[in-house]
Amino acid sequence: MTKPVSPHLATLKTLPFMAPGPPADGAVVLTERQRTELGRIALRLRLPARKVVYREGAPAVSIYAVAEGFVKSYRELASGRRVIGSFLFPRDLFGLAHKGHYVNTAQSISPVTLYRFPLNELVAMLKQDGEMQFQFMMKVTHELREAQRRAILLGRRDAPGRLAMFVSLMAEEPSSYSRETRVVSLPMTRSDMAAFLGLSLESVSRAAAELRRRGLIEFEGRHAARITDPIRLAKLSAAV
Amino acid sequence: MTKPVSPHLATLKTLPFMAPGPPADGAVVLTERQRTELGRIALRLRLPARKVVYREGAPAVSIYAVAEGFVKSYRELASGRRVIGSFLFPRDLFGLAHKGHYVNTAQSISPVTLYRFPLNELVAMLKQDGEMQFQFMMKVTHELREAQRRAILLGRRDAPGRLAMFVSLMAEEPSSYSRETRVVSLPMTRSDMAAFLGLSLESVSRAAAELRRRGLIEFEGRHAARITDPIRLAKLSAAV
DNA sequence: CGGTTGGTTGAGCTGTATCAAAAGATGTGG
DNA sequence: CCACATCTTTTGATACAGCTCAACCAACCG
Repeated sequence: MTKPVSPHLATLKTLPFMAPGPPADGAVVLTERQRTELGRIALRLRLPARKVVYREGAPAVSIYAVAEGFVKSYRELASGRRVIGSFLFPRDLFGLAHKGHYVNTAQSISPVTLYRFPLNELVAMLKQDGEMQFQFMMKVTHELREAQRRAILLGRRDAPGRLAMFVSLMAEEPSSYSRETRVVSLPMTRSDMAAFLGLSLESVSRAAAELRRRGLIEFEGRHAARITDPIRLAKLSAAV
Repeated sequence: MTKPVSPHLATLKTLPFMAPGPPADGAVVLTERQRTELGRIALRLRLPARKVVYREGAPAVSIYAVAEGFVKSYRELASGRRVIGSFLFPRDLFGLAHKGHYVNTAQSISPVTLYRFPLNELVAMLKQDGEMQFQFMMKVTHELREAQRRAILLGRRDAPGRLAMFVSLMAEEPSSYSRETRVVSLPMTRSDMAAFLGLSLESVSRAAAELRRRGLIEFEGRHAARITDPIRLAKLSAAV
């Protein structure tokens, strides 16, 4: 290393670390050796729901990967408003930092199992293994595309449309969607959805009622929704 | 290379390629040798204003860097609405792709000078030079942070506040802001601003009038604004 | 079971989109 | 260099969607 490590590493998506499954869209493909290498510096940890993993502004010394469960990454604004930047699912990486400090606060939504990587060791490893680093780079660009999609979502003005896009987004998460039953699990609260969608809690609630009334989705409890009309839901999602 | 190149490279910010200036926030630091290497595969090209560099969906074979001028990166939605993902300034990189196709359309706002890098050669180079790739990674994470800020901007409900944030954002671009005169150059049209801010063209116009009325900024022609009250502008920008 | 957290529903208000028209800038060719 | 045609921007009037405030309901947890 020629200069001090700049800890800028990103929230990354869908890294099948420790889980060599079918390579999903933009999935990382690591060799056995690389997996082993990563395993050497990783620490496994379990957390109950609602635990803060790290807080915005804290010194960024680790990158995390979700093994099981769900995490949210958010920022508190001066006004007290919360903005959720992303929801993290199994195989996602998180720990975006700037100038050595975490940019967001990360908190578990459900009980979670995480892997923790010391930032400096991970960076050193990536610099030496260009192929592996490239896989990580793919993940960051994936994140970037996701962020752009979110911007498009936020450009919509109608609450039902935003919610429809959100449900469609969640349905893309393999760990949250069953193609057979068409049930999407929505582990976060309505309030979290509002903070992600840039809507008020009430608007989310009303939008949900509206989608149900139109026959697009049917809620099954608070944390699951069955897509009753996939075609029209997709149409509404795409009708930006 | 062990497998076919996945052309996922990203729109990157503030890479001082071919322009070794004072390293700005998150700026890339390349050695002389790395600069030379990059120069070997780069092609310089000049374009007049309003020229499409590449179109959404076209095969992604190149990454571009802005040397001079301004570029916008946008998507056309089914409804005909345009969403501008980002404005590109000198030293920015662009060319985000997915599965071998560009995600956005890139178009020059002014006459521009660009550098074009063949994607496969660049990727090969990055994989061999872990340090250089890491610098690129920093850029992607920078982009990601920018995207998150934009999401916060879009979360705001008031048009004047959004515009204030936008002007502040533009004022962070060294190539668009003069600290002495406090003049921000806004090379894009009002319509472009609207497409970036998720507002209607008319709302942008009204918001601009409102900021002028409040004494925060004074417009000098269509493509420049003087910040008359930096403190209050910053306060409004931050008052999310 | 009581308390806490999370969610739904209703009434009124504010602000932005939309439609419409006019005014201002820009560029072209005579 | 001017006159015209086009594009961009501003300004105005109206409608509607989502925010806010407020009350009520449901679920979950010790």
